[in-house]
Amino acid sequence: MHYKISEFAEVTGLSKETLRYYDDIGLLEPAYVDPNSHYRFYDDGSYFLATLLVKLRTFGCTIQEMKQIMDDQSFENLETLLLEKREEINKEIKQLTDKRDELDEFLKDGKDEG
Amino acid sequence: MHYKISEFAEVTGLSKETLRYYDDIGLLEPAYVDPNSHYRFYDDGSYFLATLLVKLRTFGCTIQEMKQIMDDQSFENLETLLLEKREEINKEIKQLTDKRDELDEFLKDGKDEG
DNA sequence: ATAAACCTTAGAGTGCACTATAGAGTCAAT
DNA sequence: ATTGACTCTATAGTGCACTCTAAGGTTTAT
Repeated sequence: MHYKISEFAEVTGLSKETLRYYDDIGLLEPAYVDPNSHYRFYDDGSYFLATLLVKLRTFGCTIQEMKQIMDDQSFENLETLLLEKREEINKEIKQLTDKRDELDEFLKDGKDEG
Repeated sequence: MHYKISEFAEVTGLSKETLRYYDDIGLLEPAYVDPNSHYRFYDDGSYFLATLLVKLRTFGCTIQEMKQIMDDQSFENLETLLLEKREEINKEIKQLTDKRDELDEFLKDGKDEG
């Protein structure tokens, strides 16, 4: 299957603008670019990579991190990066629970005074 | 006690630039502004408000929300807003734990295949 | 052949909350 | 009076990841 940009945007959930942007920065290049029209065409390999990117994005990976993953085609660093992301998520959860505790403390103090 | 901007920045932990910015947007105005030099001066009332803003900021309040708090001098909406923020924090925690679960799922699938 | 619906590029704009810069005025101490 | 350390304003820049716009070229259906 090969897709024009709008079709590919629809199936991947990435916007056309994002797809052009990902091409510009070398994160996800189309499978084929027509040399005359410069139209971008995507295929099933692109689809696999795009869905991976969508996943990584939800896991909180930055563009730079995703580039590192994509630049090594063996995906050797993928698990390492994901374990790091897992740690980051744990830290964020701890920060939020701490913040909630502090907020509760603040609310309690307000009640004591009022 | 009345403070010039640098002194006030030091005691509150807000930068001078942030204090000017908060003045510009009407979030925290100095207690007094010299009409000739336009120097800003802050006092103990400013200090109380500034420390409140610092707290609210750590709780994830936006500038707009802080403005709403500051615009009603009775602080009637403070508790309501903080309870809303508490709910937001809870939602964020849930989103993060969900994300972590999804990440674990993804890691497990990778292991199954590899 | 023509019109609608697509696609292209370069560059500017978005949101948030600042942060930095330049050029100029002011204050405190000597 | 001069120096140095402060302050002021207006405006531009930051970071991140897009998102939008304008002006134009291409493809598809009729």
